[in-house]
Amino acid sequence: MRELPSILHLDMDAFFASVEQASKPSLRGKPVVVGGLGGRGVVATASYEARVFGVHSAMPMAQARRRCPNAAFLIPRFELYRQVSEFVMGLLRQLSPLVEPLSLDEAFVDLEAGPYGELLRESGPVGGAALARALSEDLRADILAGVGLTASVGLSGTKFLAKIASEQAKPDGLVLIEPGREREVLDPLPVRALPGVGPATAETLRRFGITRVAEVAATSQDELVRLLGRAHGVGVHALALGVDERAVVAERDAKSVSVEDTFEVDLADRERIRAELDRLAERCVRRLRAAGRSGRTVVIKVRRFDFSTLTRSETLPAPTDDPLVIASMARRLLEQVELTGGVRLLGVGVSGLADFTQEDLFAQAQALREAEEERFAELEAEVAAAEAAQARDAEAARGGAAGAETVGGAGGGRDAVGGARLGGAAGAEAEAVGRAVTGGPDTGSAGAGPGAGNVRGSGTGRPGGAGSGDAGAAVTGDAVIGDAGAVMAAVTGVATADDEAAYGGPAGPRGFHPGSSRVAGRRWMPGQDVTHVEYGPGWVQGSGVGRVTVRFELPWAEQPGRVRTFAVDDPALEPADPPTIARGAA
DNA sequence: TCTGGGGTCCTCTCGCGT
DNA sequence: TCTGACGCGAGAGGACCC
Repeated sequence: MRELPSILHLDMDAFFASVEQASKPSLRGKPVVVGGLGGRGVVATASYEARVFGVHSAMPMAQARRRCPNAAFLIPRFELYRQVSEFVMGLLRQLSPLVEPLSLDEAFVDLEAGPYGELLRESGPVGGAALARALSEDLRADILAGVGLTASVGLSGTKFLAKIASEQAKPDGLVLIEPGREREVLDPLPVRALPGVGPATAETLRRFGITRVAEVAATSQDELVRLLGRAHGVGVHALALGVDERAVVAERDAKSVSVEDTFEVDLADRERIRAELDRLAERCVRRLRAAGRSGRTVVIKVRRFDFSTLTRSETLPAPTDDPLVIASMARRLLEQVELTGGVRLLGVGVSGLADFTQEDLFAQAQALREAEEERFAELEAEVAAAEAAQARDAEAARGGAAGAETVGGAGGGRDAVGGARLGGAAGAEAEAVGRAVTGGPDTGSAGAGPGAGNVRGSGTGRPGGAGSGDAGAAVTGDAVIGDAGAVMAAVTGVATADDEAAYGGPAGPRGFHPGSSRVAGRRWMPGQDVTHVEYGPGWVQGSGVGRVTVRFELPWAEQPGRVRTFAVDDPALEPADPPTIARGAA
């Protein structure tokens, strides 16, 4: 514990929503909600105006719409947030080289490691605290002047207390906790204020009669270890006593890279699931390579229709960034997972990261790749054979009770492959349902009557699973933002928080076949940046029934810009890069 | 009525080698 | 030769954070 409150924690207020308000003058002072706009989206950030209505982070978007129907619901624009974040981090680095970013909108700074370190120490406890406070106020003023955003700052002698202080400072404030006052500040707080205490740990503690930090501090470490496990128990106990020896660390290597997508409609067709998995593997490798890394362990994540989540992983003898190796491993892992009932989310990740140059491990990677290609080909052949057999079984099952018995007998002989282990008539039927909804090549190869298969499939399958390919991408314009009657359309369909998807514009959103239900092939998302040949830069307020409404305005404008409506396929309207917000160099 | 995405860290279990 | 203890790494899942 240091003598001076020289650890600074900066937290931008309602960051995503505030950036949107700063870059869109017409939204200032209005409720703004940023997040996934699809049926399964959640709120990433709500402006303080929206929070008044009970909207908060991680809330399902549908619930947020019910609570605050007049808010502007926007897709995230990560490129813009990164731009603003870089400006702010630049200001922090002027205070000290020791800056530890926690996310785009949050960071720790060790002021003693910077140009003011010596002065801070020489000034003593009282003068040092005053200097730290003055530096923080200057910082907040610079952020406001530079990007038009408010930030909250906490100052203390440990990271944990600096973070507590910034939370108490919100919004737009500064709180300094002098070393020595830790217990006084911490004791009355709920246990959830302690980092690492989430809903599950809080419930465990509550069952033991512990709800406040003071009660954690009064409990013996042994008792906490018994309740929470070794690492957690020791950590929580120390924090409750105000003890936090963690240093501010500027550089931190990523330990894993992963991508995942939640689908608007559960996927039921195995072929489709494989195709999505391939796409995710490709995206994952792109990120891995962009970071100049490779990895040894490939992990897939599957969230099923009932929200149960499972992972499967496998470790290679050497790191790789080969897309074929990673995709084929992911496919193999997928074969271990029971997919009946539908898949809500798929993910692919790589951990056990290493830095290496392609040349160093070229030979090794080549050998790995060849082995994987061989195993992959075998697997494909096995799966194809099993699926053909299964489709025949399904057809036999349709023949009635006698047929079902035959299926049961035949099924027992193929227990090495996924669905076959269901065995018996039930298994055959389940597979028939999955297959029939898409009427893909498997249905054909089985020689089943396509008509009979489809009728049976749609009749027996879950409503969500059937027709998983194209459903749900319909564009509707409904909600209204109360600004001069401008329409803020609610666009249903997929809008994941993925950077690429967010800027995709007309590009294919996740989880849908391109062009499925879109108007004239173009797709405009609320909040998206656009430019018009005649009117210049603007942003999409909403779209629906073949029209798109655009507001033409720029950051820092005194007055809201004008609104115009165009046909969705108006050639004069194009997706654009986000505007620049930062004024002057950091 | 629902429950995102991208991470980190920890715990538990199991198989394997010594 | 068999058995148990132990350490270790892999794999799976849970909790948590922003």
